[in-house]
Amino acid sequence: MAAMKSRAGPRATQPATEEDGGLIYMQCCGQEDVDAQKHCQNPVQSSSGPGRVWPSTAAVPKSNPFTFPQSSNVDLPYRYRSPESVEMDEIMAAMVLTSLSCSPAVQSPPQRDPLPAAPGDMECGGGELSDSGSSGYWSWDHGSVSPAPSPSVTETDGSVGHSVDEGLQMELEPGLSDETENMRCKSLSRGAYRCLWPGCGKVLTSRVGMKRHIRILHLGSGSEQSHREEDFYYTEVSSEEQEPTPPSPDPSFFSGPWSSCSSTHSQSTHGPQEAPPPSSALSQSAPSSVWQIHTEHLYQACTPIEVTVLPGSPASCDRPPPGGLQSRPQITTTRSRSVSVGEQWLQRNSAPTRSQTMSASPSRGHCSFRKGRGEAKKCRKVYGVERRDQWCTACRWKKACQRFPD
DNA sequence: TTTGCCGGGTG
DNA sequence: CACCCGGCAAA
Ligand SMILES: [Zn+2]
Repeated sequence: MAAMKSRAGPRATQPATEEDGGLIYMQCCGQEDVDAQKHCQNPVQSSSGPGRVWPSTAAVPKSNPFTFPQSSNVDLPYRYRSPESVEMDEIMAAMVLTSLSCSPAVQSPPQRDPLPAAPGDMECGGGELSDSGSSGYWSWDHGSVSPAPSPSVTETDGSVGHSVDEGLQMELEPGLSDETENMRCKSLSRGAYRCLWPGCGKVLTSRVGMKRHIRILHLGSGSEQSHREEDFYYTEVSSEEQEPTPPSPDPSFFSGPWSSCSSTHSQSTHGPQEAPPPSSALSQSAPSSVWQIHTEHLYQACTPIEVTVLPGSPASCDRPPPGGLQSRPQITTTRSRSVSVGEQWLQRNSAPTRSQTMSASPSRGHCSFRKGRGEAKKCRKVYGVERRDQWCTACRWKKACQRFPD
């Protein structure tokens, strides 16, 4: 009875602004421990509580870290069936990948702001393959498995002197040109090349690939003296139609794109995709409830957050080197996508190195300083007064936020 | 005004 | 203890 009260309590008190949050959103978000944990009781009413989950995630068919389609031109056939949708995916993937990898890139000591304001460096190039290598926690990592994006095309014909053209041959070159590589980041998928040869409508992602295709198949491999010829037999198609900002009332930046990003994409089997998720009406919820409940407990049970400094790094905060939580990403990928901020604080929080080595306990250090006001957005702001059930426990109790500490 | 949360209350 | 809220200060 007590348990029921606790759960139902807040919920009932709620103004119930939710249109009709009575449905069970959590579908397949986390079929493992998540389910078990949150499922403790109230099987039906788990929706309103922490059980709520971002729909985007729910739609994901837990395939796997989805390998980049731009791998090579092997995916030509399937790509041709529905260039629109597939391309969308790629775009999304590219964007996401870029944004993710670009920021927390290498290992700069004080990097904290995931915004590569300055374009033109090694963000794209470096990130392209280090997206997962360096920052393993960012879930989907395929880089470790398939490092070579499109070897066949680019290299196979390496002997040919196609250096004149556009210089776009840097398919896997780690960034050398300025704008070129920058462009590549986006056109990596968006820019497709279609063969104009009568009867052939092949679409390739890479220019060189297209050239090669034309040269080999149409112009004839034998006489490879027509470098410029190929240019006339293919055209550059670019289908961009995805709006920059998805109509999502949620404060979280992603979630909109995410859903579609992973929804389609049938790389495992083949063509007939699984039809897009019908969850388009209302799309907002908690991205992942795992961490949430984790936190909640954290506040209650893990209160004794003493020093526990590591004997090596007294520094304020340093990220856990890629190695501790290495095996995790693979699994996490299943329902990978989490939040934006949520994930951040999570990983930050997960590290035990979060202490004030200085004033550990001089004598009584309890001076009642008003502690100004943290600048970090707290649960309240992030989730809003409505959806209060997603706040961390502390916030709900009007205590110092535990999820987004200062 | 909103937001964060301390201090105090209740069961 | 968990849970909630009045009310204050900062933004
Ligand atoms: Zn909070």
